[in-house]
Parts: sequence; C-alpha cells; structure tokens
Amino acid sequence: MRTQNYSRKRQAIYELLLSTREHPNAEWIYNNLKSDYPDLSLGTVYRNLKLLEENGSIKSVAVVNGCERYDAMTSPHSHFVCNKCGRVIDVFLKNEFSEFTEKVRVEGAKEIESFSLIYYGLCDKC
Amino acid sequence: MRTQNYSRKRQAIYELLLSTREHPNAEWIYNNLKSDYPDLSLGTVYRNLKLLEENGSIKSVAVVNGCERYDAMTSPHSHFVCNKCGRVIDVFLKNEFSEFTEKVRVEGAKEIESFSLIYYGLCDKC
DNA sequence: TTCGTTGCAAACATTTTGCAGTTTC
DNA sequence: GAAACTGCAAAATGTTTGCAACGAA
Repeated sequence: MRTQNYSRKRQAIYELLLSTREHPNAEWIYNNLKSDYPDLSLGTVYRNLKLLEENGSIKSVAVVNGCERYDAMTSPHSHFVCNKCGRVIDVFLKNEFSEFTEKVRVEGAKEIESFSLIYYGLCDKC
Repeated sequence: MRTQNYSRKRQAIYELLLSTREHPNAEWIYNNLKSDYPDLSLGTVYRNLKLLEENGSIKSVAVVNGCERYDAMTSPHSHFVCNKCGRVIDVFLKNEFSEFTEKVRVEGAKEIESFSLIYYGLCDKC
C-alpha cells in the first residue's frame, strides 16, 4: 500500500460510500459532497477512489453505461444491474454458490484471484 | 431488430469474431481487417459491433482496461480475465451452476434476463 | 521541511455522431 | 429512388495527469 496522509476529503468519500447502498460512480459522489466541500474537485474524487480501491477499502463492482460503480462493502457478494435505469442492487447468495465456484479450474489460468457475478434485468421500479 | 441491408464489412467483422477465441475489442478487429479492407474505418467497426450486438449475433463479454470485448459464441459460458495482460479465456461450467443460478431471486428485481460470471487472476503466460 | 493532497485545466482514450457520398435492394 | 451503410473528422464521454499551491506530520 502506498504511503498516505490523513485527508479529510478522502475520509468523506469513504464514509459516503459506507453510508449508501447506491453503488455510486465518481460523479454521484462528487455531487453529494459538493455542499459540504464546496472546493472539492472531480479529479480528487477519481484520485481517492483509486487510492481507496488499491487499499482494499472499497471495490469497483460494475461498469454501468461506461461508469465505474463503487461499493465500500467489501465482503463477497454479487450484484444485479437494471438494464434500463442502471440501478445496482446487492445480491447475497447462499454458501453452496461459493463452494461451487471455489472448485472451478480454468484452463489457461495460473491463479484465480477473484470473481464477479452480475445479474442483469429490469428492476422493480422500471 | 432494426432493418438491415447486407454489408460486406459487417459480414467480415462477424466472421472474424466467429473465427477467433481472442474476445477482441474494436481496435483489434479494425487492425485485423485493415489489410483486406484498406478503406475500413474504426467508426464502422464500432457501428457494426453495436448492430451485431442488438441483433444478438454477438455479445459483449467484458470490459478490460476500458475496452469492450466481444464474442460471437453466444451460447452461455463464462470468462476468465487476466489482470496483467488482459487476456480473456472461455470458461465452461457444468450444469449444476446454471441450475443454481436459475433459482436465484433478487429482491428489487422484477425480471432477471441474463447474468455474467467473470473470473479474474493471472493467466499461464503471465 | 518533507512529501502527500488538492484544484484547476489540459490531456487522454474510447466511443459516438453529423454529414456527404456510396451501396444495397 | 429510398433507405441503409460508410469514411472522415469532429464531438462527446469518462478518466487521468501536470503543475503550483496547500495541508499533514
């Protein structure tokens, strides 16, 4: 992990991500912090999202309409993405699933580090 | 499906995708067709990839380093993405997996249309 | 004082689009 | 001839980066 000082804005970004189940993108975070941090810049949001991801503090869970979506809940779970409105919803699967995926061997892969399971469809608001 | 005429270039893009297991992006396709179609333009590749995807002829299987990667094998299967070189490898899972995922219900989802399972790690060439 | 952090704007990379000319049917 | 298709270049989009000022330790 890269050396880091304390940063009030990074902290705010992280806490905002902890407080929501929106799985937001950089711009949503920027807009939601602007009132508390009027001099915040979008570049800072991007920089800190990257830092937090390198940290392991947050994860990128999906790319929806070309935008990276982030989640501060790092315990393993899956997601549902609405094809119409782009909403991202948490999906918690039973143990049988992780048991199943842990057995998977991929020809051509030296080492499997992680996996991502994303469901797509229409959400109940669309 | 939008009305379509025959197009030699679209056909070539589709056949190239059928012939490879590279899961290429637009630029790879462009570079590989340039010699046969010297007047091909990258815009045409993008336009036709979108049309072919709307058709259901091809699928976007992953976004690797910001690039959409396509596959003309539309029968359900998963993928492995190398975190270092970006290589995309087919992963065929046994039936028990689809049986499992078909049972999944997502709270907040009206209808599940598809899902995508992607493994990440290091490939045997990295 | 050192080095991480930031705002700002410019740069970047991928993808989309407007237009005028070409091809398909 | 109508409508789809294309090359080209410009535009749009999301993200990254260089730099000088600022903040933390």
